[in-house]
Amino acid sequence: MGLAKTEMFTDEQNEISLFAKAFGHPARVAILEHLFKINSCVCGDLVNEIGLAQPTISQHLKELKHLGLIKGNVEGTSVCYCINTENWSKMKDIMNLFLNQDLSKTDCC
Amino acid sequence: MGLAKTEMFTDEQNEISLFAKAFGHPARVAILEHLFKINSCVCGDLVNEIGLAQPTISQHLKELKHLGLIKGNVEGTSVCYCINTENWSKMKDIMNLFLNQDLSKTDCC
DNA sequence: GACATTAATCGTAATATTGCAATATACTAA
DNA sequence: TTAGTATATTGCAATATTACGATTAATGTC
Repeated sequence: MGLAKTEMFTDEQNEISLFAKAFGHPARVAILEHLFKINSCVCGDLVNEIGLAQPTISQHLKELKHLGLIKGNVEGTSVCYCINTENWSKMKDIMNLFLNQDLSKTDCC
Repeated sequence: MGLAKTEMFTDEQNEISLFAKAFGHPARVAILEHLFKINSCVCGDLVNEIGLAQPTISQHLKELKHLGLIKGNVEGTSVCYCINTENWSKMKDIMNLFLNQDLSKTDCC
């Protein structure tokens, strides 16, 4: 079907999967790593850096912005994108709770 | 197109996105959380626990097993699934490097 | 205003994902 | 060997994602 039945899962499970989905494409991972690396950034840089077409990069940026992981400020004809540090920290906390679950009780087989 | 151009990204970026994609569906998040919670597990439990049809659960388990995040041992007619702790730790290290990037230099706008 | 530059949006094609009914397989028990 | 139980696989329909050419919108420059 291609349609996740979100209503049968907890808010926490849905939130984790939404964040994870954002990282589920190497282009978005590359975009975020680039933003971390060079502080300030315009989309043109990313098109050169990543190698995908401009509309494709723009679409990925839109998804990341929609999730709140990045901010975009218009500066003249270009747009300055950067990490939304506050939301990134919140996301990190949520993901870490999931990733850091207690391993000592599992691994039975 | 729906086809990620993996060849233009680093191995690290592709690896992160593969792990993230595994967590990109709430059913798989729920399955993993359940496996963490109850140590040992058979698929039948999961069908009851999650609420999706048996073939759907089986398919999600197959993906998680293929990625190495869970192990499945046959025990009679049922299969005992559990977290693969060694691989989970490796995954966690990779994801943490990505999530814990330095925030102090960004947030410019 | 006319033009250049930059990024967003639209439209569409190709591929991927999700979900499940039906079926197959593997094992156990009687 | 037959019946029952548990899980995997197959096949397919519905939806989502990815990518990009063409176009549009917004701004700055002359």
